[in-house]
Amino acid sequence: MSRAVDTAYGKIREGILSGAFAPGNHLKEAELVSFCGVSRTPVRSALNRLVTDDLVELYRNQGARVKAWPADDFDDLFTIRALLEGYAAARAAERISAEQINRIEESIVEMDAVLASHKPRKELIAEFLRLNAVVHSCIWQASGSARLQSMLSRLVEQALQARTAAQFTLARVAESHHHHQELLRALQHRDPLWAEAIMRSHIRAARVSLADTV
Amino acid sequence: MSRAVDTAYGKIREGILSGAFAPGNHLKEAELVSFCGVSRTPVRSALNRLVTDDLVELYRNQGARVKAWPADDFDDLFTIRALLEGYAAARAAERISAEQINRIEESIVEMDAVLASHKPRKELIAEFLRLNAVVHSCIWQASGSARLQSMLSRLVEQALQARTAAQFTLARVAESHHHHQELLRALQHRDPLWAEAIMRSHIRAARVSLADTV
DNA sequence: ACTTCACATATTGTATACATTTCTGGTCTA
DNA sequence: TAGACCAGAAATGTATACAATATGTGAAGT
Repeated sequence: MSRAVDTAYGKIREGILSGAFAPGNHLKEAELVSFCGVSRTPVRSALNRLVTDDLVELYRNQGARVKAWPADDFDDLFTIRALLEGYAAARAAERISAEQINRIEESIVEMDAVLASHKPRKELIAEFLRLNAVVHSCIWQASGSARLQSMLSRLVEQALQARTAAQFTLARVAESHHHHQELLRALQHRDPLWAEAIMRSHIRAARVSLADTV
Repeated sequence: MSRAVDTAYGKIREGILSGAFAPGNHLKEAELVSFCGVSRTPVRSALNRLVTDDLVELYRNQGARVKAWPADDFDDLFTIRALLEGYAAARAAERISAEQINRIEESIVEMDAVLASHKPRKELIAEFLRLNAVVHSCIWQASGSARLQSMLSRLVEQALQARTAAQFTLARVAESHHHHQELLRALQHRDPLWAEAIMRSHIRAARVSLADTV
């Protein structure tokens, strides 16, 4: 797409993920036009892209609404993520390159530094989550499956919408860090079953800790 | 959406699945306008919907192309389908209603009739595939997960694009029929593990028989 | 002969006007 | 008072004109 669509897409997406546009909200095109500063055409195009991301739903002649998943869907989301991320990790174990392993290793070292630092809790967690995203997308890439990559990035985005990440505790971060370290060892040993198992644990653990905060 | 978009979407989709628009083909908006008989606006909207279906890819300022998955992606597609359909079957085993079981049972009885009939091979297979789709979508529904339903219907559509179904052999159909019967028993016994296992076999078997015809 | 630049053409992106559908509220009737 | 019904308003769907971008062709220069 092009510039106007991108700004519209970015702004609306940001609004949804930040919670400014709550699930179920009616997204009126006229309002979005003034909100984004572009005309209706790119706004509509952006809405279509958000439908692809499963962040928005369209109703015939009734415009767009922020998608509101049912409550019990949260469980489902993480089960599917565990299945697919596990499979991605297994594939990655069989295909990952030395450079990709290095990138993960470096991210983990950076995480060590972040955790050892005495930054404010919120900032520390934000840094950690950024590095977490790097590690995961590295594994998706190493899996060599464009389909997995696109499916997983959609799922993760939906998880972000469901529960803003601010709920993380420090204990949860430490657990997650250990998972990453073990995952790295599994990848270094090119062990698909190990990689898959630890990745599944990683995702399931995330589900529980997020569900606790509901 | 509305009428114009629907006709555009339907015609273009049909063209892709039938092979008239081959993977990699550049879909020019002007051509699609005359092809569909509507203006550019609904055509563009339809293209966006086809992106959601993963049947089309958009390139910045260069329009749309029919999505061409890499060759080794075929395997990946069926592995993901096996994971997700297996999970759907397991969920279904825990939730399926008596009416839904009846619907599947009836479809299987219909399949019996179709297979026992002496219709021409092509027609027979087409009938069987229609009933096959009914059974599967019944299980998706019984899984009670809107997310699984939408993900799986996308994946199935991609499989249809990859290999037109005409390649099925009668032996393959018989095998598939046995899978359905066993699946029904697993569901009747509310056995999630059994349902998941037989469903995975069902999908993997489909992969092999389709891959053979390449 | 090959590269490079510039211009013409083709194609997509954006804005806007018009058409159609849906929603709102007010009135009338039972 | 409850319900149906009918404007008027508001929102979305569609068509089209204009702008921005990419592509292809050919001439000039090395």
